[in-house]
Amino acid sequence: MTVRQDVHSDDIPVLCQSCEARHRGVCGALDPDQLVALARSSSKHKVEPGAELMGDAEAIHSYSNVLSGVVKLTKTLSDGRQQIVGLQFAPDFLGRPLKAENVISAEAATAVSLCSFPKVTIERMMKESPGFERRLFSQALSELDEARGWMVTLGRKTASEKVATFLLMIARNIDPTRDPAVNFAAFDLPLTRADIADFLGLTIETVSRQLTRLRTDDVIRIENNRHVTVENLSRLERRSGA
Amino acid sequence: MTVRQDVHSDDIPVLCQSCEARHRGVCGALDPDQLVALARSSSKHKVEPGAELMGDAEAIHSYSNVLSGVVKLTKTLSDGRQQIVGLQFAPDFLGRPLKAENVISAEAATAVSLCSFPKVTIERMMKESPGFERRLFSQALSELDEARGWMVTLGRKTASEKVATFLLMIARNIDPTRDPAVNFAAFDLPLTRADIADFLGLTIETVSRQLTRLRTDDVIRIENNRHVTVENLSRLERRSGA
DNA sequence: AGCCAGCCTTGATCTCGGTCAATGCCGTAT
DNA sequence: ATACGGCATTGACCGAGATCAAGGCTGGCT
Repeated sequence: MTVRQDVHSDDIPVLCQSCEARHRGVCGALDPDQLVALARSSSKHKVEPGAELMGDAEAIHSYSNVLSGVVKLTKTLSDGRQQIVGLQFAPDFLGRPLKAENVISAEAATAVSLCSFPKVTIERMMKESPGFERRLFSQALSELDEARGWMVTLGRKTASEKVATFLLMIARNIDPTRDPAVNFAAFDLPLTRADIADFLGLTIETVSRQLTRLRTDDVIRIENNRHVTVENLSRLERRSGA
Repeated sequence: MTVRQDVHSDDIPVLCQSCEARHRGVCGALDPDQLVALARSSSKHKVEPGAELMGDAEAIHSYSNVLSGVVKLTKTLSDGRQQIVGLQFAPDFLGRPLKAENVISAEAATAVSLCSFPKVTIERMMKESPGFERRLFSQALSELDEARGWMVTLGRKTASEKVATFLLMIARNIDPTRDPAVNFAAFDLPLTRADIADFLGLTIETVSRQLTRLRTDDVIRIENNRHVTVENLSRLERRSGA
């Protein structure tokens, strides 16, 4: 019986199966013993769209892997204006290492399943396993690159470029059949129009108008307000403002 | 003779004296032997405002500590629209670990002095000294927090809130006499109006108009286009949109 | 089926910030 | 001292996107 089988046996929680399969998963860097220890302390949850993550005192002391669904990271000004500052897709890691406080709040955008670990366990593994810390470091740097990319979109792109850029990003992250060589994408939007507006620094109405324009220009099709089909990705790219 | 004296003796380059003195410096986490090795491979430069850093093939293979001055990190769209995605103040660390390519370019905003290290040396020390990697990790996370903070400013604040927010950030980073308890600040702007515009997602003219408004409302004084005095910081904070 | 609530779309109008253009200021070189 | 070049300010006007205000789908409920 191998350790991997141990990890996935019934008497201990399953350790985020996606971790070792996909690029940004965070557990692949652990050795078998650590993997078992981490799995023993882990717990899986499902939460509904709209649920506040890391909100209660409990969650503030834990980290999670996103197993499925989309989590939005938001910041809110005192008068209620809101900005989404990041989206976490499976198998991203959720939580802010090396600091207790967090001015960012996390909320489930869709139905989300999570695998949570106690903060102390993760922090011990960071110390014990340099590869694990490296992995977290690497994810933080990717998130930094992404955040800076969105700064350009927020600061310098027009409304229609913003919406096109957003759709391309979603296609890259969600479309299950996504193949970069192929000029086609289809996916369910994980965000409402209000969320998209909060992500792009626009209003609901502007997002809606830009989507209809893309629709009437035959760049995309939308069914049931959620399901988007991009027949011609390169035309969408041309509208995203490079 | 102590190692520290070695490091600062004349026959090898001085190792970023600021590193151990100020909070975000990156060399404080090294042990004495490593400090000497790093210092031996380091080289100091002074560059003029406007100089492209990391532009040439040489610089792409090195990391630097910013010893003085301000470096702007920019991203540019294909049609020339530009966005400043970060500012590095002394003693920040400059360079993108764990990845060869960098889509961000760095430029001296003011006169800048740098202490550069070969990429390979830094990467070896990251492996050898967990505290050093932790320090870089920690800076990356701070930069991520900052970037996300600016996303809110770019996406959700008005022009006048943006300018107020910018001035407060500069005061926090530059004002040599800065004391958080005191309701006053004075500093030289490290950026031109064009740079401020590229940072805030505005035009030169709007930046200028907002600065004159702050001036006529007696929130700030400006001498010689560069030197800013904030007599009443909390009034500026009230205009920054929380 | 029919109703209701929550999103989403569409239209009319307004406004903030962008654009275009002229002028002013300051530091440097002649 | 003057002239020049680069940055900054100011004004007049315009337009992209916000705001305000109706409706329209759609999915869940009785």
